[in-house]
Amino acid sequence: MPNPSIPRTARDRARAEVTSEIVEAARRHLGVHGAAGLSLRAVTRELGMASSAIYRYFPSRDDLLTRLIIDAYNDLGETVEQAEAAVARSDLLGRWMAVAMTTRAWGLAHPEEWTLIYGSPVPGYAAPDDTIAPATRVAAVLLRQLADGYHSGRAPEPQPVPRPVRSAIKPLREFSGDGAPDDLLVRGLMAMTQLIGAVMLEINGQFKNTIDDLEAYFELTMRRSFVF
Amino acid sequence: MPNPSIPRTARDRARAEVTSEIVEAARRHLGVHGAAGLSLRAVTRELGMASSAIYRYFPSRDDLLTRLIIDAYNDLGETVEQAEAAVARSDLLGRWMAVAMTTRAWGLAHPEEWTLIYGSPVPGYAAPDDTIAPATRVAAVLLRQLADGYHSGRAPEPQPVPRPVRSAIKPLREFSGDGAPDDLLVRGLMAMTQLIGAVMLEINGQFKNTIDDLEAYFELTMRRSFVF
DNA sequence: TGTACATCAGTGAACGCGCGTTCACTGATGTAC
DNA sequence: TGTACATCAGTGAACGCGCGTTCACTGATGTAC
Repeated sequence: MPNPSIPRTARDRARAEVTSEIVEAARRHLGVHGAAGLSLRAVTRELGMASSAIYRYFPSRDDLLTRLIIDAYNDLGETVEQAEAAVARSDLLGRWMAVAMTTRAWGLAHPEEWTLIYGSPVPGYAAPDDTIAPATRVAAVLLRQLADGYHSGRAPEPQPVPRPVRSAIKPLREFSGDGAPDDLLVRGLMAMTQLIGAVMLEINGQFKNTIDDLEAYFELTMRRSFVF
Repeated sequence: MPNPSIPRTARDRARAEVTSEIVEAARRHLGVHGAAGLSLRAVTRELGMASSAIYRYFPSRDDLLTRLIIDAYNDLGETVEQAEAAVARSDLLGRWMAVAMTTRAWGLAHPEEWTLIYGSPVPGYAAPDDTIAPATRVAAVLLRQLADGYHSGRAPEPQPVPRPVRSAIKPLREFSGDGAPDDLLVRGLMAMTQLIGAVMLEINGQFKNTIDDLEAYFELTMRRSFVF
C-alpha cells in the first residue's frame, strides 16, 4: 500500500503544488484584510485561475480557514519546540526565555496568523476538532518545563491554592498528569498569560506612546515571570 | 451663548435621540458580525429608515466605528473608576481587585466592545486622535494606585531595572509624572498585562478544556499579581 | 403674531462593486485489460 | 504496447446576495423680520 502522503503521479504532484500555492496566497491575503475579509475570489485571482477552481481543493471558505489555522499553530509550535530543544535541559531559565522570545518573534513576524489563533474568533466560523492537537504544542513545552523543574527540586515555596481553584484547574491537571502540583500549574498559567498577553498587546499596538524599546521591556518582564 | 450639548429645539432633541438609537443598534450588530462586518445598511434596516438617512448623522462608516470605540473606552473607564472609588483609599489590594474584577465583568458582558478596543485593529480603519484620551482612563486609575502605594511607603523591595528598559519606559514616565520609580512602573505594567491578557484569553475561549471555574481562577491570579 | 425664507431630516433610486457557491462543460491524465 | 473507460482539474457563465455612498427630491421645523 503506497503512502498516500507521498505524491506518486504527475496529477498528485500538481495537486499538492497548487494546494500549497492556494494556502500561501491565502496567508498573504490575511495580512491585508484580516481573517473576516479573506476572499476566495481574491485568492484565485492572484493565482490566475477561475474563482470556481478553488472548490477542487477546498470544499468551502471555512475549510481553507481551518487549514490556515492548523498551519499557524504548527508553525509556531515547531519554531518554539526547536528553539527550546537547543537549550541545555538543566537551564530552566534559558528554556523559558527561549519559548518567550521565540513566541514574540514569531508573533511579530506573522501578526495576522497570530491574530488568527490567539485573537477573537472569526464571526460565523466554528473551529473543528482538528485544530485542538496543534493548538496545544506550546503549552505542552511549558508543562514539560514545569515538570522538569519540579522533579529536580527547584520549585518555589508553594503559595496556597484555594479549593475552588484546585478543582477549577482539574482539566489542565488531567492533561498534564502528575508532573507538577497545583501551585506550580497556577504559576505556569500566569507566566503563559503574561507571555501571550504581552505579545498580543504589542501586536495590537497598545504599547504605542507608552514604551519605546519593546524588545528590552519584553525581555525583562519575561525574566521576572520565570517560575523557578 | 447656549450650551450646544443641551438640546434646545425639538429638532435637536430628535437628532440626539436618533443618533443614540443608531449607536445602540450598531453596538448590537457588532456582536453578531464583529467590527469588520458592521453594516450601515443593517443598522438602518433595523431602525426602519432608508439606508441613506444614516449620512445625516455620521459622515461615513469609519466615523460610526470611532464613536463606538470612544463609547466603549468611556463605558469601561467609567465603570472601573466608580468601582475603584468605592474602596477605602488605604486599601490598596481592594482597589486593585476592584479594577481587576470590574474590568473582567465588563469584558464578559461586552465581548464585542472589548475586542473593539483591545483586539486586533479593524483592517483599513485608522483610529483618530479623539480615541486617545478615553483609552487611558483605566491606566490612569492604576497609576494613581502605584503613586499612592509608593508615597505611603508600601512599595516592595525594588528589583533592578536595566538601563535600556529604563529609557524604554520614558514615555510612560512622562505620562505618570514622578509618582513611582521605574521598578514600580514595570510591576504595574506587568499587572496590567496579566489583567488584560487573562480577560482577553477568557473572552477568546482559550481556556476552554483547561479551566472550569474561571471566576475563581481569575481572582487568585489577580491577587497574586498585586504589586504591593 | 404672521409671513418669507433657510435649514435640515429623511426618501428612494441608482452607481459600481465584490462576494461564495453551483453547474454543465472540456480536455488532460490515470488505470485496467 | 494499445485501447476504452474513468477520474479529475479547470473553465466561464450564472445565481442571489449585500455593501458604502451619492444625488435630487419632499416636507417638516426653525429663524428673522
